[in-house]
Amino acid sequence: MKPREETGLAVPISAVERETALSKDTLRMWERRYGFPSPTRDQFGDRIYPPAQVDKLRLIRRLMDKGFRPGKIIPQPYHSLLELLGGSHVQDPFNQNDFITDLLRFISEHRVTELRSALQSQVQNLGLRRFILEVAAPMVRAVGEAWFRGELAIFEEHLFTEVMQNLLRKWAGEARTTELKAPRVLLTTFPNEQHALGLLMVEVLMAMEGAECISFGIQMPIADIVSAVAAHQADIVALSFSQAYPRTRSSEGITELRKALQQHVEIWVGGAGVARIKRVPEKVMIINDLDGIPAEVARWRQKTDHSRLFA
Amino acid sequence: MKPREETGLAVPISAVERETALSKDTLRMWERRYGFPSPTRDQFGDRIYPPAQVDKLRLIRRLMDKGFRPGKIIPQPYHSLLELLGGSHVQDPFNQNDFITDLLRFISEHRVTELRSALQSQVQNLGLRRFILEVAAPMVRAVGEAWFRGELAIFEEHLFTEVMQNLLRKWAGEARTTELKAPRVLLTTFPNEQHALGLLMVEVLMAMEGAECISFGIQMPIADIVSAVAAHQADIVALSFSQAYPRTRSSEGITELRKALQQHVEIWVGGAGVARIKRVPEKVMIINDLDGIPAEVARWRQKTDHSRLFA
DNA sequence: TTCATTTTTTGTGTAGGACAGACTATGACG
DNA sequence: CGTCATAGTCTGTCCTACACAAAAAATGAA
Repeated sequence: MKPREETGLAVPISAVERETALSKDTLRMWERRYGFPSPTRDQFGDRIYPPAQVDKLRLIRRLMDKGFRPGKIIPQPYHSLLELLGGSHVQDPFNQNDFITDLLRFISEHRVTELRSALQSQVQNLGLRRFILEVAAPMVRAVGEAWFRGELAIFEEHLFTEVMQNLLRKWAGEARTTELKAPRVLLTTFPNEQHALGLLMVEVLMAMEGAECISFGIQMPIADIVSAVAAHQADIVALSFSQAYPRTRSSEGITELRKALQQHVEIWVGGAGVARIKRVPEKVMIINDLDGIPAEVARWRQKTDHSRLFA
Repeated sequence: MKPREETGLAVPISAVERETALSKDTLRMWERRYGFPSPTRDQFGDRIYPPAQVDKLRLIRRLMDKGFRPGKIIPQPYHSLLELLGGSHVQDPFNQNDFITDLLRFISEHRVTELRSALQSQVQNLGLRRFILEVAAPMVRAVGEAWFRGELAIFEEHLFTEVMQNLLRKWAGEARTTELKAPRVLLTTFPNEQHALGLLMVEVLMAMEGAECISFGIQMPIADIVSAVAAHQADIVALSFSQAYPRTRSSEGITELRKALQQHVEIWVGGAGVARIKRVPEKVMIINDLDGIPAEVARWRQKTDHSRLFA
C-alpha cells in the first residue's frame, strides 16, 4: 500500500494509469522497450512521472485510439505528435456548419444556459429526428474531435454530455408514449464503455419508430445481457461502441454474446468503435449510420411478418 | 497478449479482475497468502478461475465494501459468508414500507412500464422533494441492499437506475427554471465512481432551493474539477461517494482537492462512501442526510450575506 | 490485385520479493 | 471506566525480469 507521496508535481504510476488508461504493466514495458516514459524515482524507489511525460502519454493514448501504433509514435517528440493530431483533423464544411460552431463556442466559453436553450429550441425547430441526425450526432462527433485536438478540456466535454443527456432523456420519455410496440429492443454497452450519448440517440430514434426500447444504460457484463434478454423476451440487442473501445474486446465480446443468445435474437451494433471493424461476426447487424435505423426496424418487421406467414 | 481461451467455463485473470474489481496483483497475493482463490491452469500455464470461485470472490468483494477485512472472510466457506451477508441486513419497518416493497417487486418481475408509471405518479402525489426523500433515496438504498444480498441481478439494478435517472433528469429540468440563483454549485464524482443517482438527487434538491446547479456527471479527474471551478466561478463543489468507493481514495482525493481550491470555495461531500469516514479533512462539509441540504444552502447564504456586510 | 504465409510488434501473463501505511491490540495513565 | 500513545499485524501495491500468444505488418505466390 504505497499511496501518493507529495513529491512536488510528479505523480506515481497508479495516477498515471488512472489518467491515461494505460495499465501499469504497459507503462513499465514501454519504459523498457522504448525508453519512454522515463520516470524518476521517489525516496522508496517507486516511479514518479513528471507532468510533461504524462501529457505525452495522454497524447499517445489518443493517437492510439485513432489507430496509430505505439512503436511508431512513442519515439517521436511531443510536437511531432501534435502535428499528427492536427493532420488527422478533416475539416468538413458540410457537417461543420455555423450552427454547430456556435454551439461549440458556447461550450468553450462555459455559457451553459445559452447552450441549453439553443439546443432546446433546435429540437422545437427541427423536430426530434432531424435534431438528432443533424445536430446531436454531429455535435457529439465535433466535441470528441475538439477534445482530441486539445481544444476542449475534459470538464467541458463532460458538461456538454450532461446537458445533451438531460435533453435526450427528457425527449426519450415523450417518444416512448407511442402505442406501437413492434420489436422489443434491449439497449446497453459492454463494460468499460462509458459513452452514453450514442446509446441514447439510438434509443430515441428507435422509440420514434414505435419500437419498445428498454435501455439498461452503460456497462453491462455479457452474462447479464443474456439474462436480461431472457427476462424481457427481447427481440433485438443494440450495442453502442465509441471510438476508444478496443477492437479486440468488441469483436471478442460480440462473438461471445452471439453464441450465448438464441439465434432468433438479433444483435445490432453501432458507433465509431465498430465502424471500421475487420471481421464481422456472423449473424450480427452493423449499423453504420444513425439514419439507417428506421429502415432496419422496417426490415425486422417485414422479416417477422414474413416468417409468421409460414409459421 | 493473452486473451481469453475458450476453456469451458473457467475464466482468465483479466475477466476476474473486471468482474470483481480486484486487481490482478491482489488476486495473486491472496492465492499466495490465503490459498484462495486456487485457480487451475490452462494449456499455457495461465490461471483460469472456476465460476464458483469467481462467485465467492464477488461475495468477498461485497463484504469488504461493508467493512469486513480479507483475512477474516477469505478462509470461510461460501455458505458462512452468505450468512454474514444476511446478518448484516437490518430490516427497517419504518423505511421499508409497503410502497417500496411493491416497487421492488416491479423491478424483480421486470414490469418496467408499471415501475415507471408508479414512480411518475408518486412524484405527482408527493411533490418532488418528498418523492426524493421518501421514495427515491430509500429505493436506491433498498435496491443496493437487494443486489448485495443477491436478490436482484445486476441488469435489474441497471434498469432501475436507468428508469430513475430518466425521471430525475426530466424533473431536474423543471426545477431549474426557478429564477433564483444563489450559490453556484458544481456537482460531480471522482474517477471510478459510477453512481449517478446520488448526485442527481442532490442536484434536484439544490435546484429546488434556488441554487444554480451545474452538474458535470460522474468521473471527473481532480485536476479538471479545479479547472471547472475556475471556469464557472463556482461557490461550492458537491461530491457524491457510494458505499463501494475506497475510503483511502476518497479522503486522499478530498484533501488534494481542498489544497488545490481557493479557500472560499466550499467542498460538500455526501453519500454512503463518506458517511463513516474517520478523519475528516479540514474545511470540508460532510452532508450525512439528503434532507439536511436546504439548511446547508440557507447557512451558506447567511454566511455570505454576513461576510458581504463587512466586505 | 488477392490470398496465404512468415516476421515483427505488442500487451498480458508468470514468479517471488519488499515494504509503507492502515488497522488492531496492548498497556499506561487520568 | 475511558482515552490516548505505542507496538504489532495485516494488506495491497509496487518492484524486477522474463515468456509467449495473438494482432498487425510485411512478404511472397498465384
